[in-house]
Amino acid sequence: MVNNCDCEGCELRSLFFNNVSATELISLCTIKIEKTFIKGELIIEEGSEIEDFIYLKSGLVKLYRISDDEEQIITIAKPLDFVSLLSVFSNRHFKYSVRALEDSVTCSLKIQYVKDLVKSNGNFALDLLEKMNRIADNIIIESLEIRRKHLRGRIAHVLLYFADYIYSSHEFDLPISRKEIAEYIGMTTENVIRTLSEFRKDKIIKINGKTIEIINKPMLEKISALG
Amino acid sequence: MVNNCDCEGCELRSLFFNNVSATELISLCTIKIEKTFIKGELIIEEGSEIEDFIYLKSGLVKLYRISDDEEQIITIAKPLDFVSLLSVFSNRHFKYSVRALEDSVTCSLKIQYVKDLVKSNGNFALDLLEKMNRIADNIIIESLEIRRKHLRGRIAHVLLYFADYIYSSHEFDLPISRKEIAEYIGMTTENVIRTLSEFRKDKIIKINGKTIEIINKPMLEKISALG
DNA sequence: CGCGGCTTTGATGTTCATCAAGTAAAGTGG
DNA sequence: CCACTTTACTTGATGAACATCAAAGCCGCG
Repeated sequence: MVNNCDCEGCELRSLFFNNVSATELISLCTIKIEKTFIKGELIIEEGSEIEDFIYLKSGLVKLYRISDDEEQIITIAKPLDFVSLLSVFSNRHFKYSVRALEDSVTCSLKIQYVKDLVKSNGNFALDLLEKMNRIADNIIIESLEIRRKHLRGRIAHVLLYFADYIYSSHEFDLPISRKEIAEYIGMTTENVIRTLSEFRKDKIIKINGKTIEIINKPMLEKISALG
Repeated sequence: MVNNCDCEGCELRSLFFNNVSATELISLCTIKIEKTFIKGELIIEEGSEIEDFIYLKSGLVKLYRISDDEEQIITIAKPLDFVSLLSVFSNRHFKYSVRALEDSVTCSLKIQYVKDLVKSNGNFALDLLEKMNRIADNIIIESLEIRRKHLRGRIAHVLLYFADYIYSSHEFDLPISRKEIAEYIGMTTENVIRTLSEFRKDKIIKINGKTIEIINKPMLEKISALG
């Protein structure tokens, strides 16, 4: 836990605390708590009490819930896809868990502090509403997109999600296992592997362990679009 | 379009405008526009510009989007499951359509008016955040629940959704067609019908056209839970 | 009353899960 | 650091779940 007061220079400031005054920022800065998590560490546990408003400063995390002893991945989030976001204002307990997929840094504020800020600073409130709206929208749309596709389309979709949205590169290291991909798209691990192998044989991607290189992106986009 | 100023007596007032002062309520009341829609009518069209903050006063609606010429139903909403809720603060255009499943009445305010209210009234802002959070949560959880179940579990889930959440009765008229159930749970119309027929043969439900009576609810709950 | 959409059932084929079995990789304790 | 254990990955074979195609009856509505 670190609390060095560098919020003014924080790259997230203009994004998250857009409408916070200099005075508010100083107060906020002395209160905020930064935590680091190594890859694989649990950041939020399903069912635990919501005490803090947590956002991701750097790294990558997965949101998931347990159901019938199986993990169901809701979304993979990078900084500014607020982590503690879904139930935070409407529930007393988290409805899902959050785990670091890469070394990550979070910044947290007491939930009451953020609520007070919402009450006292209208522009901040509106900004927060917008952001929460957008995050929820994205999760819902993603979920609908995945649902309407078949196995091959879902795999293609996930690969493009990493390439375009997370890493902005046609070559990247998968931050999750084949099993986790399966948990994300709602299919079995074996079929995820089979499909990846098919894509490799069809010269759409190159695979080297966790490293993926997209060779034929137009084809991948076609498969994703057509399901 | 009606604008009779009865907001003070409106049953939604205490739920939605909990934290709105008497003065604000009067202003709000003269501005709000009430609209009635008959069963089947389009309330919001995907892609149209978001101008109003719309909430459902009475009736029942479906949220859906078009993808590949097919409708994909996001949720079935009753009053207070705010209709114009998902993208309303974060987008310029609606990402989905809303259609009345039963005769419905909506109440709308200019979106700018609500934004101003958020800015000027902190408690209202917090209240709205909570409500939006809850709606988004519910949609996401519902979607995850449906996704993890197989055909029979999904059908059981939908029947229980209507019985418990929408109508609070073990006997009700389905507000949607078999085809729409299929669009909601992501399966084909034929298999929806087949499964309903199976449930009938197994004496779990009685079917008479659109009328459904749940006879063996524990069994239906078991099927829903186990997938 | 006849047309189009909704409903229903059956037959068939595709997609996907399950089971099995083996290899590779990664973590663990002596 | 090596033997050991566990976990992840991979491929194949089989069967179950589901989509698709087809055909016919039904219902509401102009």
